[in-house]
Amino acid sequence: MVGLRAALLAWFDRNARALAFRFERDPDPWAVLVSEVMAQQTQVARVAEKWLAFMGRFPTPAALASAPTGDVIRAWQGLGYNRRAIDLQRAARAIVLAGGRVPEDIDSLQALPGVGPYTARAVAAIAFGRPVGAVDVNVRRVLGRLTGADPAAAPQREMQAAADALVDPARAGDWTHALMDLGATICRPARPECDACPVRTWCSFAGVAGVRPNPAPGRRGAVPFEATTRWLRGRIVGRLCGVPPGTTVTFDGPLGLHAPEAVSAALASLAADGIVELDAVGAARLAGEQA
DNA sequence: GTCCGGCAAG
DNA sequence: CTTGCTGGAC
Repeated sequence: MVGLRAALLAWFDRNARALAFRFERDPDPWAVLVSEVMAQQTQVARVAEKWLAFMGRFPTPAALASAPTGDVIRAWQGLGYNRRAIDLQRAARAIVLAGGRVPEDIDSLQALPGVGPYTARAVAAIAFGRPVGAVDVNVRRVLGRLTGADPAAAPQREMQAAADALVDPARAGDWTHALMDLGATICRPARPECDACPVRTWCSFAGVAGVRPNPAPGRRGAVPFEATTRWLRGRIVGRLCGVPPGTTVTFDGPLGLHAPEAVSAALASLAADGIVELDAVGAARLAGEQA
């Protein structure tokens, strides 16, 4: 165990990806929380740029908590999943009500809107040095190959226990980054570079098994993206972001492939998510912006 | 076409 | 347990 930790951390010290939201030491917990929420289902390279601008605009929980929601949605453009922006602002407001500091323990972190098992542990480890393992798809794959378990079948509890057991308590934050960097650059889903892997001598997968092809993709391309609700929602929000703050836009008639009823339904769901507000006649504007 | 440093709600 | 949510890079 000790050998594996030392080997991976030594590799990390030389090969860490240079990402804007990483800190040498003394990380700002708020900055870490923002970066981890942005990274949910979003590739880290794209997060980095958006994160810089977002932190400049909302450097503290208080700054985000008091901002018009429309400003937050605009700052989120390009990241997708706008509900995360709404949840992050709600989390900021909860943090402010609780004294203004990002909580350190997993339970309190996970009680924040938009913060689940992964994000709570990532923040606890990276921002506060807690010896807990953050298990995302990446880490799940790496641990699965290391131990010989099937990542798709292993219960979350077992993966979590394995991840917790492996963490180097002296460098919990670096350990978290190291595992994810390994998964992103060496232990990739397809064609892993086992020859270059710093922990191959401990791995049950390296050099032995061929890479299993991913499970059948199913019929994914059957529906064109323009026909999905996601496309429609994105189109509506994009339109509202492009208009001066507080301006209302009326969406009558079809939009792309979508009938007027579908557009209304999308507006209603966006309103339910707190992303847009609808006035009495059904005109829409970004949430939290006055006319 | 695939894959993202997930989460909440049903 | 399953589903919806986004957008870009490769």
